[in-house]
Amino acid sequence: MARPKDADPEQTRATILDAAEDEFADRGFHGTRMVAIAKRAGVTHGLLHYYFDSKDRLYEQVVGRLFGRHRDLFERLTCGGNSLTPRDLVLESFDLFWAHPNQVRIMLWEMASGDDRVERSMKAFYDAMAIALSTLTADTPRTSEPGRDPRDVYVSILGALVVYFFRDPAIKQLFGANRFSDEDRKRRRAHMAALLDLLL
Amino acid sequence: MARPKDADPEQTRATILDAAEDEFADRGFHGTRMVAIAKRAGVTHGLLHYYFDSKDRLYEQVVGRLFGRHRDLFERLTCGGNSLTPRDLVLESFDLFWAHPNQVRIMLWEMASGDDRVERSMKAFYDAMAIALSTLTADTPRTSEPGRDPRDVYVSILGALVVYFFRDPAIKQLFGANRFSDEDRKRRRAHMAALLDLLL
DNA sequence: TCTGTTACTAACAGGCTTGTGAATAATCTA
DNA sequence: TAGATTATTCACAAGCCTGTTAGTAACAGA
Repeated sequence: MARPKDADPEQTRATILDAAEDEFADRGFHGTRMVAIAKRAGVTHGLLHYYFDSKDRLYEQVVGRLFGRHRDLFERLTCGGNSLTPRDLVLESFDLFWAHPNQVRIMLWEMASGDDRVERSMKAFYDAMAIALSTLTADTPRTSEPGRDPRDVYVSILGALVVYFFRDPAIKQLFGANRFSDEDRKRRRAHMAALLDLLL
Repeated sequence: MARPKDADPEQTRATILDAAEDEFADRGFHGTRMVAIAKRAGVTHGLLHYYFDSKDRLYEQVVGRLFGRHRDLFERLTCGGNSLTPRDLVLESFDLFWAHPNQVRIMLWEMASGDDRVERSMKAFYDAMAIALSTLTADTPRTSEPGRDPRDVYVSILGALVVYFFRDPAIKQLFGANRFSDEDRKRRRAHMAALLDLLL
């Protein structure tokens, strides 16, 4: 049938975006099939092209939506001339990742591929990291101690920040069934804060 | 032409495995094409099937070879009843990753996908991590302090350990052209050691 | 009520990718 | 030296995936 009574293009569009986000996060760009997205969204795959033209465009939209949230967060944090401290960056990002785990997972696929398909979308995130890094370099007195290069500190924190969200079986097993529970969130967040205290 | 004078099946097999390893590390399982591997190895793609049957089998072989090296390392470290300390695990793994960066990159693809296609191959690595974790849990007195759950410590170290090898543009930019130089290796290794001192 | 537009499906075309099979040349063995 | 074996290529089959196109039902405006 075509055009059911309650047809709402914006709703359909969002449903497709959601389905695409899940599929891309699960299987990466090359691993996802347009028909799989369509099936998840409950439509035929022709409709994906009707709304989003091509697979590449759809992916861009998905990534853009995810990283747009991050960009908004950074703008909020730095509005009124506030400087973005590394601590803010990390803990706020943690909260955002928790709310939108697909973002980390798509980041992970991108970090694995290393090509700059979505470089423009992730630019805001990278820029924010660069700002935080410069703060880090300026504020950290232990810069010249061995093993204390701020770049290394920064990369390690980044690793600790994102790795928790990976779907790796070993990590999954480690935290068991109540992973991603609220209690879990509190514990991991406290750990990240403690890590920042140690390293910054 | 068929069968050139210097034909050496073991050599050809290794060449194909090397090419496949590079391609899979670059583009992940779904992103790599058999013909691309063949081209890289300087053979036709029919030959890949002659040696390795299917794409899946070839991938298994690649992963098996990489993680086999890791398993050998662990066996060496624990031979003669030595216990595998977390410190050993991390620093030795660092050296191994440095020698075989494709391993981390393929691990990354696997961690992204989260499915257990290669679970059997990675089992040795996971088991070693589990052993190290139990040591960590037993030896670390600060277990009950907030933010000091040994599982979190362990996951953060894992993140810091692998993230450096990612091909992410931001990280690439951070360390510039002399990344993966010997000087770079020393600095990062020292950082990992310092991180272990702080966290363990 | 008629006509045009919009959201949507079904079917298909074309290209790409994996895998197969026949052919071939170099080497090994009898 | 003849026949078997092995390593390799070439060409092709079959299926899969993306993207296109024609058609259709509901609704909107005149």
